[in-house]
Amino acid sequence: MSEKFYITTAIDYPNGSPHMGHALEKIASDAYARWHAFLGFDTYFVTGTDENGQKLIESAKALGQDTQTYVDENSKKFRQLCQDLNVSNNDFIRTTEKRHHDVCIDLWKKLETKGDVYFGVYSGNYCLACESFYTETQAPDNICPAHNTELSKKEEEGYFFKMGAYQDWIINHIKTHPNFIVPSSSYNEMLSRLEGDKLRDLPISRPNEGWGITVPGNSKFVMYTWFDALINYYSAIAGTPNEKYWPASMHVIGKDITWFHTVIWPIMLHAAGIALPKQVYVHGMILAEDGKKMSKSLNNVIDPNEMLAKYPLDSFRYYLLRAIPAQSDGRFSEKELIEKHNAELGNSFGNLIMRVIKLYLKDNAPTLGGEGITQEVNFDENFARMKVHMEKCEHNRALEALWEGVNNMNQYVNTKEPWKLKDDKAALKQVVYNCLYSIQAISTLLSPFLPDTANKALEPLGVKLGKFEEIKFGSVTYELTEPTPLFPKIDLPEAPKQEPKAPKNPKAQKQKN
RNA sequence: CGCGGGAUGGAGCAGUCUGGUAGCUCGUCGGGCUCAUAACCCGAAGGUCAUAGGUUCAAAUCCUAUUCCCGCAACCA
Repeated sequence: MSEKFYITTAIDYPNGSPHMGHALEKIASDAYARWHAFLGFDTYFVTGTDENGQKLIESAKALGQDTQTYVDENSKKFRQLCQDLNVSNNDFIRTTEKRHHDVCIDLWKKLETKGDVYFGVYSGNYCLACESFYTETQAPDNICPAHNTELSKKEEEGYFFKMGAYQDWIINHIKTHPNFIVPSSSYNEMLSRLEGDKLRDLPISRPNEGWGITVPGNSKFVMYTWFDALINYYSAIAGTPNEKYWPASMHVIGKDITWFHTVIWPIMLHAAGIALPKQVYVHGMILAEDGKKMSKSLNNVIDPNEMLAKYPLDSFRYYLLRAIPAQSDGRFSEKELIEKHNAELGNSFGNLIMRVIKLYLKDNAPTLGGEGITQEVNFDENFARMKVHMEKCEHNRALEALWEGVNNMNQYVNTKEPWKLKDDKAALKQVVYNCLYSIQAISTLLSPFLPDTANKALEPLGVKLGKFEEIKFGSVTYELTEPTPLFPKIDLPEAPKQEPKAPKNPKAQKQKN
């Protein structure tokens, strides 16, 4: 019985098309899922869409669509994205599914019976034009930031979750589980917020507008979508044989929803007597190339589908995994994507395969066994370092550690100068066999990150992908075939290097300022 | 004084917790090699580590203040 590993992404709000952040989250989660499967864990991986938000009603209406149709179409786009990204999820949950509804209602009833869900009155400052409440920090002068009008007191009935009662408990839980929130910047932020402010009870219902999960026993209300959305991680497996995977080993989320996952969600589970997830990994945001947040209003959004149409999938995956820091925000640069493709994937790794195999095939038979060969290279240390980095959720560093191995091999080839060994077959075999072994080892270690590439890289060696531990140096016989470039060079787009030339009309220039 | 992150050679980043010759990738320049996707290897130039004070034998690293940038601020998913 192998150890279980249950991993989830945040479920996406299908209020539009997927953006780059969704792609990053799926790919990073996929890397962790595949990595754990690679290590021998019994792995289960779930993603999906969060479909009960009130906003979806309006968005659908704006398009003249029925809400269900609108949600169906957008949800499909996210499911498609997973396929396009070669994401290995076992399930795709939609929160409009019955299995989800049932679990939510059970959980609600349980908490209500316990007294942790109660009916009450919310009172706050309300803007009539916005039809929404503002907190004091959002509108310190009691003026609506959107309409610049004075807010009025308003009271609204609804259901609350008695979160305030669990403040000490959650602080203690976080403190006693230092790996519960990764990275440490998120950990510190949540802890300081919890210790600095009094935790208030959470409103968890909205007026029923015919969309969402109806509150049991009171059809005037639906559950506030956050309350039901979080439950997806559990509802995806609850009551099925897959429930054995609970509790989740790792929730992968973006930093904008850290509070919900590290405070609200654990308290909900704890209150309901359900085991808590072991870890929440918070990845950073993908910023536009100028360092600003990608947003429609700034018109600096890059569509992942557009990138997939232009570049090979594994180059895209590699770029997001390797060049975007795992623990903080990163900028998306198409130029850098191309550079990584050309330099690290093509020149370092792809070319290593080409130079070694072509050299040997020139005037040798394609079969090369390991008898009498001495091992001169090994990747145990790279593997060990990758493990450490992956445990710390630093997948970018894991790849860095692997690429050190790639670079060492190119160095090894230069040092050994096998092209000078034409007349010394034994010496030539010695070098080439070590190189082939390295390609097999590196490809194997790469497989959780770039599964397609790993398989393709092994083709010209005549071997199949297996477990790293199973590759015994010298035991493998390689059947070489002519390799084709794995990563054909991509030309950088015409650098629009518009040198800031001296203005033709200095006067006009001056007037601008 | 709402919370958090950031400011390091041309670009992007590591190093800061646990002070002690400032490191990596790309780019630039020089050399080597010629097996290979004009790919690979070696070497060099280039930084007053945002600013100003302080602690110390010694500060990118600790303390204080300041400036600038970014994100969040919990019924906005």
